[in-house]
Amino acid sequence: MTAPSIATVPYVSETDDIQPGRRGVTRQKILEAAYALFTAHGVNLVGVDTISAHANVAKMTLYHHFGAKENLVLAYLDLRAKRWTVGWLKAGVAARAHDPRARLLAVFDLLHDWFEADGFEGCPFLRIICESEVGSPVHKATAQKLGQIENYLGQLARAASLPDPTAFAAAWMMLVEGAILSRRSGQKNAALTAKRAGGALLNAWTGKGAKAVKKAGAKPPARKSSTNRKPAR
Amino acid sequence: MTAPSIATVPYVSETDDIQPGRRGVTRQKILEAAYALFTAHGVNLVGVDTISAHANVAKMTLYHHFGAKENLVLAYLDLRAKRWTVGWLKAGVAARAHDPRARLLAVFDLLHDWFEADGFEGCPFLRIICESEVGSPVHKATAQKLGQIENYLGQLARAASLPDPTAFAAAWMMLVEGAILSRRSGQKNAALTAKRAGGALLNAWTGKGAKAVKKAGAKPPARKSSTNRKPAR
DNA sequence: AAAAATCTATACCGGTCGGTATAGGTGATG
DNA sequence: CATCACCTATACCGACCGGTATAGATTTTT
Repeated sequence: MTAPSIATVPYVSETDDIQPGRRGVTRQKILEAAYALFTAHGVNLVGVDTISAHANVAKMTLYHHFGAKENLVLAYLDLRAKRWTVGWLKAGVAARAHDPRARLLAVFDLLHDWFEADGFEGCPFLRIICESEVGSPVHKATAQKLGQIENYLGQLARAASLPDPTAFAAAWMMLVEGAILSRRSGQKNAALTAKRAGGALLNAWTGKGAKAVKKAGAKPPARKSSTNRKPAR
Repeated sequence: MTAPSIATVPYVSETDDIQPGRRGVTRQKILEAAYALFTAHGVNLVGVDTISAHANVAKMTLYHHFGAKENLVLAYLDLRAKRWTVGWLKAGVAARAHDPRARLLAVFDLLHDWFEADGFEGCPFLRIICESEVGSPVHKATAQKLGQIENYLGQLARAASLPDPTAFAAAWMMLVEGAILSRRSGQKNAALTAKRAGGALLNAWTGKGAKAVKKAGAKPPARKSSTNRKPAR
């Protein structure tokens, strides 16, 4: 069974719990338009008028259903997590490999396919994390979706019997995020580089040097006069 | 000699080439205000009126100097690279360690200090990469600044006699970017995690497994019916 | 058929955006 | 003192933003 590309994950699928009846259908039309526009252009650059127009729905109807743009964004984040994280990433990894270690590496194979898409749009989660205000509801919700992904990586690490799977998952997550950003800034083979580094990291994490590496690196020379760390705005 | 915190890198220093005379001073006042505001709140959320107000300068003066907001953003990117990449990152690494491998790891020590700042603002480069349109002048310029950082990491990797220093630098860059993003989404010890992973990666890259690892991972099962990869907007 | 829920259409609100026009004021230089 | 480069102040432009008011049309349900 072949896992679908994120671009073709069915936009109305069994993972979406649409309310029956006219109201549910209308709500879904709005959410669907928001999904496409937010994914393509980001949350901040897309206005409610644009969304209602693309949904063939009156602006008032949008506000009857969601009350405010922020709520629509939050609903979008849920939907994106259902489709991308669960319907694409998790499903794709499960379809491509069985061994836990191979599954960890398969993440980068999926990323590679994603990166090759002509209209690669970047990751909305990362985009929102960057451009939304820290502490805002949208920022918190997005951080939670990223945490969900990291938890999943932790499950894989635990299944692979890796020591300190939580820390490993955090590091793996950084490779994933870094790969997506590098791709966004032009590196089309970012996923291959990340996979190569991931393979090395995976070996090292288990290997004999695992403990010796825990506190590797240059001890920073004790800085005598600690410079002010408060950002001078 | 202690490397300064990014928060306290002098905002008017010998690295800034300010034109003498009234005109040069005014231009610098504007650029300085833009630097603080863009760094704190991002490029898109800060308007030209806000900048001219904070610079104690008429709006028309701003346009006499920069012509358009975009040019001001481009000037900001140059200044940020001078202060952050050169004045803080490179200088800080050089001050903290001499051995090339130790210098690579020292990057994460610097990041850790940065992350601990109360008003940690995130990385403007990454923010702009996420929120600016791909292919736009601002996006291109930002990608170039990130490339400058990656080149520097490549120099360190070359000095450390690492095989394939370019690929190593790309991977190291991903760890750095991922750490910054993780910090932005709440992980305050992201730099420590990244350093730990970096140490493991550094060992593995040199070690005997280096070649065996080059093509690690699960071969993706040849997908029979290649699903359409065009994102369905 | 009647009532209730839902959607449509349009016009409007205050606010912000990047950018410009204009005319007068201020500073340094000859 | 006069000139000229530079800066200031204010008002304005069209466009867009998120959100609301209102009244009528369309469905669905009873």
